[in-house]
Amino acid sequence: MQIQGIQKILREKGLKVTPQRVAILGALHEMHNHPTAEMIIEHIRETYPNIAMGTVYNILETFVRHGIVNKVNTDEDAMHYDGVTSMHHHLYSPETGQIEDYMDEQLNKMLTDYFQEKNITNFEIEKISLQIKGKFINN
Amino acid sequence: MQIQGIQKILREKGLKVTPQRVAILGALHEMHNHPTAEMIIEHIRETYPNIAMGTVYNILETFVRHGIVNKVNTDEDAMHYDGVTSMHHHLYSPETGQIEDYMDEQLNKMLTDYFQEKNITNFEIEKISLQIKGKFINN
DNA sequence: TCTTAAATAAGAATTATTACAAATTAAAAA
DNA sequence: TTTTTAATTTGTAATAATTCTTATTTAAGA
Repeated sequence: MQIQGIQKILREKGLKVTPQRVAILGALHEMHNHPTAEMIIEHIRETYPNIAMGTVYNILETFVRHGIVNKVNTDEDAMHYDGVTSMHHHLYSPETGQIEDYMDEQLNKMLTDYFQEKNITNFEIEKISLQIKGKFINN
Repeated sequence: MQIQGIQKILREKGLKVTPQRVAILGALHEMHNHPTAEMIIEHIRETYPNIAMGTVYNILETFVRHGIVNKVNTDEDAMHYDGVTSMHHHLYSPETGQIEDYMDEQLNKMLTDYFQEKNITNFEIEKISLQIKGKFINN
């Protein structure tokens, strides 16, 4: 995505367009490896050397609040982040920490349909996602 | 579960039966609220006042490694733990932090069947679980 | 009962994240 | 374009969660 696209997303959410925000959202759209705050800092330091730690955490939290970034929680202590907000799932290896997107429209439909019929009392569903734990083979 | 049941689980895994381990696994089987290490300590302090922090973390990690306890990861920083290891899912409210078990045999079958057919290349599935995010109503 | 490898205690150290106050800046208004 | 102002960022300190380390204790087999 070009920088204009990033800026558009921020404006649509009523967020001020700052270089730090553009850099972080850009990084998340480039990276695709569900990075932690640390990994994002490392990535954007190349083009933006002086960004403050706290700013990264702060901006990520803002993005999550506005629904343009999702948290990806794993068995590790550090939080991972995801720039893809459309419905999808994750393959996750606790041994290596590797996380891969698992996109599957057929599965999405199956789950959405299932929960449309099934009525869970006392709970309003906002988002469902599958964590598929196991081992990556051949890498 | 009685204490003998707890001891049996530990022995079957080749783990030494210590009072600390019995207390922690017992607590997890009693609590059903997916407690953090802190919450477990608080709970067992009543009957076991002098347990060390580090011991709790250490024991929980051992239990997870032996598959008798699972980690439940949320958007929060502190890890949650679950004494129920059979296939089930979680309703989770990021706003309040509340986590409830969602048991559904029909869903389990649907998912298991689906992934039995569907062959994900390069990945060997060990466990699948759904995180259902949203809001608890009326409480 | 004795022995020993394994487990626990206590507290220090580390890591991830948040909080705070001062300085800066994006964007609206003039 | 300049000014204004509220929002944002910085830098650093503080906190929270977890891990590490070493000495001590203990469960369980011989």
